[in-house]
Amino acid sequence: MAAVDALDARILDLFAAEPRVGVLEASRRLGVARGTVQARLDRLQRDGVVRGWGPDVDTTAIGYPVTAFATLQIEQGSGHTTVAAALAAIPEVLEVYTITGAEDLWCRIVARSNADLQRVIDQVVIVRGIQRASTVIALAEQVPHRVLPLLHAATQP
Amino acid sequence: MAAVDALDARILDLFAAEPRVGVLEASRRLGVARGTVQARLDRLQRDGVVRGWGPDVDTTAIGYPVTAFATLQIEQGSGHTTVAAALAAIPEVLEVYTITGAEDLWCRIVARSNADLQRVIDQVVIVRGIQRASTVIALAEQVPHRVLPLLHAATQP
DNA sequence: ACTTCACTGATCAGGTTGTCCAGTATTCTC
DNA sequence: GAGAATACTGGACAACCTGATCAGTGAAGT
Repeated sequence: MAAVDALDARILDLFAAEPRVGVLEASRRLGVARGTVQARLDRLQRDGVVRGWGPDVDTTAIGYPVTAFATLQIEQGSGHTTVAAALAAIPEVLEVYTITGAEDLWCRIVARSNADLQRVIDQVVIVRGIQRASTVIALAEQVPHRVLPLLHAATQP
Repeated sequence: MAAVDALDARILDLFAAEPRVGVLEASRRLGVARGTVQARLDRLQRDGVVRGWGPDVDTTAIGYPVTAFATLQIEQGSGHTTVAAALAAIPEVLEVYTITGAEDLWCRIVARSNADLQRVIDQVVIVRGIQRASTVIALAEQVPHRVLPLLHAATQP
C-alpha cells in the first residue's frame, strides 16, 4: 500500500479541477518546486495510486442516458470468469463485479432509453451460464463518482 | 445529445492509453492535422462528452481494498436529496444514486478492511432518514469501469 | 450555384518539458 | 549522536510543444 500525504492530495485535486495546467503552473499554485510536483506525479503513477488520466466520458452526452444496475445469478458450475468475459463483450456493460450474498454478479449497464434497456438486458441474460437477472434503474445521480475526498481522508492519520 | 464519430473515439482511445502524448504527437499518430485534434478535443469538452481528465485513483492502493455496494431504504417523508447530501459528507461513500424498486438509494462504499466496513456502514445508517441498509461486498473486479467500448459502439450506426 | 463547415498545412512567439546539478533540510539507522 | 538516505529547492539548458492565426481546399446542405 502506498502512502499519500497532503501534498499528493493537493496535486491530484488541482489536476482534477484543471487538467490543462502543466507541471510548472501546478508547482507555482502549490508553492513547491517544479521537480517536486514532477517527482510526486511519477511516484503516484509508479505506485499504482494513479491508474491513468483517461477522459471521463459522459454516457448521457453520447446518447445513453439510462443507467441501470443488474444483479445476476449464475448456474452452479459456470465459472464467474467465463460469464464475466462474455459480459465484457457487450459495450453497454460498463462494469462487472462478483459479489457476496444471494446473487453472484453485479453489473452497471447503460442504454439509449428504457425500451433500449430491454434490448441490452436481453443481451445480458442470453449469456451462457446466467440463470436470472434482476435490474433496477438509476433515477438520479446524487453523488457522482469521486475519490478525492477519500484521498484527503486517507492523509489525515 | 452530441454526435461522436470514429475519429473522436480514436482520439479518446489514444489519450486514455497514453495520457502524456501531446496534441501534436496525437495528430501524427492518427494521421490528421494538429488543429483537427485540438478542435475535436475542444468540441468534446464543450459538448460535455468529456467531463474531465481527472486522475483515476486506485482505492486499493491508498489503503481501501474493500469495496461494497449498499442499498438503502429511507423513511417516507425524508427527501432523497437531503439524505444524499449527508452521505456525500462521508468520504468512503464514492457514489450515490436513487433507484427504482423496493430500495431507494444505491451507493458504492469502500473501507480499509471488512472490519472497517462495519465502521463505515455505521456512519451510513446513522444518517437521519435512513431506515434500513443492505450491503454486499465486491469480491473481485471482473470488468473494470470502462466507457470507450461503448463510445466505439455509439459511432457505428 | 452559394453558403457553411471542417480539415489541411503553415507560420509565429512564448511558454513548457525533460533533465541535469549542487546545496540544504529532514528522517532513519546503527 | 554520527552517518546515510531521502526529499525538496532553485537554478540552468536545449528541444519541444502549445495556442493562435491564416489562406486554401474539399464536402455537405440550402
